[in-house]
Amino acid sequence: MEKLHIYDSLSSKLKPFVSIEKGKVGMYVCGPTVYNDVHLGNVRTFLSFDVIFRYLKYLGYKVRYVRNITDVGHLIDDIDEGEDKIAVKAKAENIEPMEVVQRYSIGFHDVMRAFNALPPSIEPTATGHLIEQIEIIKKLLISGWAYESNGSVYFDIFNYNKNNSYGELSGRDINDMLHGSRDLSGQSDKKSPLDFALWKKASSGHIMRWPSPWSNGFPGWHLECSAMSSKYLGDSFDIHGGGMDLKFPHHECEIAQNIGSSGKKGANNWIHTNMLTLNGKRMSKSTENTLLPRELLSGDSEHLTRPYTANTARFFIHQAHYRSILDFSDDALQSADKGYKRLISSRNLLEKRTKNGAKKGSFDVVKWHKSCESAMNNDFNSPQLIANLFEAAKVIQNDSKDSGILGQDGAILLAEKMDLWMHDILGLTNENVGDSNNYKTALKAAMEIVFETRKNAREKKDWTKSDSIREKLLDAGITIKDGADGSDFSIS
RNA sequence: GGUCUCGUGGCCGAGUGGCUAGGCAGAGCUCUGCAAAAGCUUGUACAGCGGUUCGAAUCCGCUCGAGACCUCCA
Repeated sequence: MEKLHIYDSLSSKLKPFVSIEKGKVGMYVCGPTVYNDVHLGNVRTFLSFDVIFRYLKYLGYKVRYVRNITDVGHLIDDIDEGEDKIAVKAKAENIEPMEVVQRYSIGFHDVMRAFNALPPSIEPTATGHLIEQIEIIKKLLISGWAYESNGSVYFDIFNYNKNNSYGELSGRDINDMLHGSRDLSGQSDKKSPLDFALWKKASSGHIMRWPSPWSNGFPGWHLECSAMSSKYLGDSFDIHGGGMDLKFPHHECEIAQNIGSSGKKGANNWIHTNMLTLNGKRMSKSTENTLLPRELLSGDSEHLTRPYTANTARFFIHQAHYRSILDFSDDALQSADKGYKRLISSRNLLEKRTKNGAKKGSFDVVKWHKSCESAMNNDFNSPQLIANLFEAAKVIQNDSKDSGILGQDGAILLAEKMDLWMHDILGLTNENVGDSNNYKTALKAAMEIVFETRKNAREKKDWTKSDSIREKLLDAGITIKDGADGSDFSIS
């Protein structure tokens, strides 16, 4: 595709992307509720948006990427007596709710850093935007979209539904929902079970509470995103994203709040990322069917036979499209790991091609690069991009025997473009040769000396010596590969 | 029960009304002191049954199966 197209889950259509303000993109993504460790399913979503963020920047957009942290208001369930997730954790561990928030916010950031995700432009918290949330409630009350009941404020779905369609994002009919919902008569302040809380009056034992015109209480979960997205991106912005599971009710409620307070729906494009499953079932904190990033990195899990790097996991995740369900398994990780390593070693082979042989080659790097762009323009199709990278790997491998394919110019350009796609867009780092450049250079120099010694031994047919060097290095995690044009190494 | 999505070769996973996805694994060959790596070649695929069409894995219908949401979750 020539131009970027994005699948909009509100209209269920692939739409050409046109930003509201030329050259700028406003993107809001629902972040984590920091009451627990993030698991790999959460990570998948944020990595999907990380690639989207990176690609939009690559296209030249100035992107304002807002990803919130939910630190209040997310209740265990939707009945009136539901408790705040963070408060429950605080009570269980006998600490302040804000200690819970602090601990898991730091944990979340550590994980994001480990997976090489770029930080968002703004990372606002719900508790930091109570005034904005209260202002929205005031507006909704004045215009009649909300009502107060015993110190709590609820959004009036029936009133809203007269001129709007609550449920259009998730494809639901209000009557069906009513039919299937629990009967709350007599035990709720709500007029209808479909109504959702904008402000909740705190019960006597509730720790997290703030003053408001209606009661000492706390905001409803859905409100923060409306408040923060409109504050930082305006009433209409380009992209709103989140996991599929947030479609209903969270994003549905957000749309209702947005229309109620500003007349606008919020985002022009809704992007929903699909679930990461484990054993065919969705990863979920509540059912404990999860795999934590630290378990992946240490290999300490019943689901794994060995540890995997963050890079391998990233590669695995981006090998599937963000809108597809992806099933996590040790086998799948293992094959991703092998493929990824092969890609890296092919890329590293290019260094040799940039200095020797013909100047020009027959392979059209520019055309190849266009096809990578085309893949990403088609709703951020990272699996197709990766397939392209493997095409390039094949070309590089062939070229090491026939230097007329790439040529020096082609090799230099291809190296640049491969780095662009692998590092800048997919966020993969070249862990194979160490993290710092100093380390990389030093190791390479040391290996040259080892190769020299070994070459001498091999020329004298001293196989005992050359093999023992190779075996000892293998024990240390360094694999030697002897080729026609010299030796090379990789780190496992 | 309601709403929706999906069902691709041994496994993972793109795509699409007629043109090789790709990765991993398997087989054969080449290279090679051995090894590793790499290259080349190679295979049974689009759940089943009908329909639309010159042509469908791709569109429509039905059946079977799986999953998600409908209560908190990215």
